Amino acid sequence: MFTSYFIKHMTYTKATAFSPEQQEVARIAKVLSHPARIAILQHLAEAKTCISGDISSALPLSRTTVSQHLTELKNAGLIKGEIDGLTVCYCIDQETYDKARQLLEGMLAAIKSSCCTDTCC
Amino acid sequence: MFTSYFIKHMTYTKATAFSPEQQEVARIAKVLSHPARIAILQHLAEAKTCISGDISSALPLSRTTVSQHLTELKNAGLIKGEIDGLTVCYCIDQETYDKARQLLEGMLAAIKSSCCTDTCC
DNA sequence: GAAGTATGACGTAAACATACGACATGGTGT
DNA sequence: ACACCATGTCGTATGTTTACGTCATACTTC
Repeated sequence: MFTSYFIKHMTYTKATAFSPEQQEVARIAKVLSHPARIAILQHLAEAKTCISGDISSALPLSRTTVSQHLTELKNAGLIKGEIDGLTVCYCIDQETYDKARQLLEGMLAAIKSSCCTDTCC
Repeated sequence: MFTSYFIKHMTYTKATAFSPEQQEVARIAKVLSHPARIAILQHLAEAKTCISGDISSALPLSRTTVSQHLTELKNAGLIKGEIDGLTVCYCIDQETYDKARQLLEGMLAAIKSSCCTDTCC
């Protein structure tokens, strides 16, 4: 790609320079990095029945914005939605969710301060 | 605030409309939402001694950009840095880190698909 | 004090994220 | 066919993040 020679600031492109695991963890964290998406996940978990699109009525956001967040959650595989006539049933995709959770928690568990015995910090 | 009456699109402001816990979880996830910050945390965890600012040499990023990520991690309280003469010692702030980890994992554990028995999904 | 080195702060450009109104789509019911 | 309803898509305005070069600061060493 000769074009890359002319790119001055490779904004946002450096993410690909890290390990696949680091990218994957960051990707999962990004999905969880907005309170609305946390709220949606919690709402779906609490709901006893499949929830249609009136999730927006339970949130301080417009239907359009909620739909956008739902799309992101769906793209990440954390939830799945199937059309049921007039409404769409959104549910947590437990399989993908558990995998994502496992990957994230595994990374978090591996982070442990190994320095700072007494000389510094 | 009368000014709010004139704000057409309240971009990015709706985050405050969610619960403090949802905001906090999202804030933690946001810090972890970039592979560079994951890499920095892992690097600090693996390092046996306190690491100075040459973290950038271990990463595919410029020193300036790494410094920016370090600042974000520091603002979040996940790491701490103390000046030691010419260099700065960056370490994981185990106490804050553990709290953040606990909050995040607690939220993740509470998410469980409760619908979709057989009728849908 | 001057030179050298390591660091953070400032400024800037490009890409992305957020939020919403308006429109298009597609099934329901009359 | 027609109106109705719930949903997704598109366009747009605004704010935030990412990435880097350049400068200012501060400590060390000669």
